[in-house]
Amino acid sequence: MRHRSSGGIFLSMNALVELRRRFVVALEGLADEPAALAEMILPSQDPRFGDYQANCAMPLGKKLGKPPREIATTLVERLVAAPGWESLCDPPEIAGPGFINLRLKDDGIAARLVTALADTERLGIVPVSAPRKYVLDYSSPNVAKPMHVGHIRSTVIGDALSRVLRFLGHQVITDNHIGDWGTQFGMIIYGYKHFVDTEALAAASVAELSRLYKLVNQIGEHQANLAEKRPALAEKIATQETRLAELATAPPTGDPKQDKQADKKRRQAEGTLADLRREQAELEAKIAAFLADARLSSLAAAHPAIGAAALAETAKLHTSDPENVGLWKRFLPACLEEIQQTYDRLRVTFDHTLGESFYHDRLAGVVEALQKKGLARESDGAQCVFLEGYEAPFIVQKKDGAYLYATTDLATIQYRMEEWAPDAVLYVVDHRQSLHFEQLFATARQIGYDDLELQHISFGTVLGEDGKPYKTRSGSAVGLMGLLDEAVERAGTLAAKSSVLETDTERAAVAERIGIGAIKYADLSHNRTSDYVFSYDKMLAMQGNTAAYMQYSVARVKSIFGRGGIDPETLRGDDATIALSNPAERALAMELLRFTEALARVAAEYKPNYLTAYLFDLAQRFAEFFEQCPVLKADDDATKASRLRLCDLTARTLEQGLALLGIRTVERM
RNA sequence: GCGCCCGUAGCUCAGCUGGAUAGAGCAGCGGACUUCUAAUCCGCAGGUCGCAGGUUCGAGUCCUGCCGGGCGUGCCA
Repeated sequence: MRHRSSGGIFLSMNALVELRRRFVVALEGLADEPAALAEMILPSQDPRFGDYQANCAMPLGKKLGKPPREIATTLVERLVAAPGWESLCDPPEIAGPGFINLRLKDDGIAARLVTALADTERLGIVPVSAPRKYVLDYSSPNVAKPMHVGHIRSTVIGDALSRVLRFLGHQVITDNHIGDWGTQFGMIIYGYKHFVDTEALAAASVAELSRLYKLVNQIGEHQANLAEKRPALAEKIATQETRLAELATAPPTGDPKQDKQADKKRRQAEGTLADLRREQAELEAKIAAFLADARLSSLAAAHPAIGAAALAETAKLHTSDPENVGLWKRFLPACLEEIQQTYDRLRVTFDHTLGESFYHDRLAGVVEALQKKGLARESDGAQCVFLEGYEAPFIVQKKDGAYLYATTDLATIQYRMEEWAPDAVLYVVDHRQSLHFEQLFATARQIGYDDLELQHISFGTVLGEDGKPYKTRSGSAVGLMGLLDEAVERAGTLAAKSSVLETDTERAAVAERIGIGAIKYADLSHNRTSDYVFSYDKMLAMQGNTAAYMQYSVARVKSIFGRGGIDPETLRGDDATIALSNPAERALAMELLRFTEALARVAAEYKPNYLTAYLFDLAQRFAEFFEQCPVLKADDDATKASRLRLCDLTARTLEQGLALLGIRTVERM
């Protein structure tokens, strides 16, 4: 698809693609795979080296046994001779060992931007020529259990990826694979049967169900602490003490290397022991706190082995016990409503919400099929798939006959293939489940899903300021709603300082967008695969790579139009021109052109932080432009109009970029 | 024990199939509001990219070993 520009010439926003296309032609006869070499055109790091640099002459010189600069010379001659080169790019310069430095013509940049200016839908960005069908599996909380920071990261990353892929022209099906069939329902059912407050249930079912879950869970945890965790910990400590004593009394061998190793082992053992003792102290404190609560301890005494009892309720649910199925059907809507509140707040939607329960009746079939294919076999009473390269088997059915999430995940792949036949399925799930997904994908390939791209889009842990997984002071998971509330509340104190916000209503609306935006942007701007430290102060800072700064940048650009009483639409006509005489104008224009490159990178690696980094760069280029180039007070009307067009494009690119991240902007702040 | 991931400025983090002089924000120092939003901007300083080898014209990036850390590792998800 092509877009029309003012001169009647068809120009895509993507100058890099155009350059690569020309390099492929120029490389004809010189290389076996011109496309791969043409991929080696990258943005230059330093403006002295032009806008882009082609690095293909060096490897090619090596392969052909010729000096790279000679190859580069040949390429440059061919490029320059090709029709239309002079309107695209300056004559390339050859530098260093054989770099080819490329500098786009200002007129060409301007023409592309004029195309973008007129395109109110897509900013001149061309949809991919070969759209793919993606299924995106993200968020996936356990209903009835409170969501935590990990779910937010999955939700926010998955949502951003789905928006970007869609914008690029792919078909995307989003599916929230919620946990709605597991142990937590057994707990709620048990809680309902023994502890329900019928009035509270009638008045606020969600709150009451949540209370029941927490209560049963708390008692169960306490009993497990006493019966299992406490003795297990004591045994571990004893083992470790013995080991440490052995290590400490072992005589030196005389070999420095061995002694060093032994010393290291001893220090590690000391560290492990200290950790275990700390854990023990925490456990004892928890047990003591529970016992200090008279009501809880009497409940625990009255309901021994509550965990097993809850599991029994779960099992009855799974075997279609009419009462429990009835309760499940009755409670599920309230649980869904609860998580929906969070999605509403985040403004995240899904095409489908097919939870574990949806696949319930397919699980037996999955195991049977695996057995028939000879992939699954019985081991220690369980049905296992043994995979090459993995010590642990992929267990698809427990010895008690129950199915696991491995089974459900296989059934889900099967269903999605039957129903949607996607090219790719992406699972946005934290990195701790990487082994599970490796095994799942390996099993799926053995079943025969060879052409399907299965990707675990893993992400790192959200840490507290102490460097440990983000928890409340008491050690429990941080409630998601509370997290959002706090961010919005803190954003509110920022908004209160504003000189341009007039009413409390407006301040509240801005605070909501800044607060929610801050949380999302923090999750998205960090490299997906790394852990990162959660900090309200950092995510709400007005300087640096934050949502608040980006939103402020948008508001600042837009204020120019407000101040000047100018409707940007009047500047977007076919006769529009953009002049790039000032270096700051040109730098901003080049950055605007690169939006499409940033999106392509996001889609290639499923990494939203490439987009946040781009938007931050763009905001920086704009700040430099804003500093150096008067807009409303430009020397002449033509310059003013040209600069207003750059402002318009900047605002729209920032807004579009943020929208693709699921972040809303404000008119002023 | 085995497997996966990580180690970049005082702190928090970027760094595009290996590219030229490794970047940003915070904190520190110094500047810029009678001038389009100063909730901002500009400048300075700050680095053995954990260590040691190797591959390469070229390594933060690839390989090997070591040091340090996180996570996972047969019936939770």
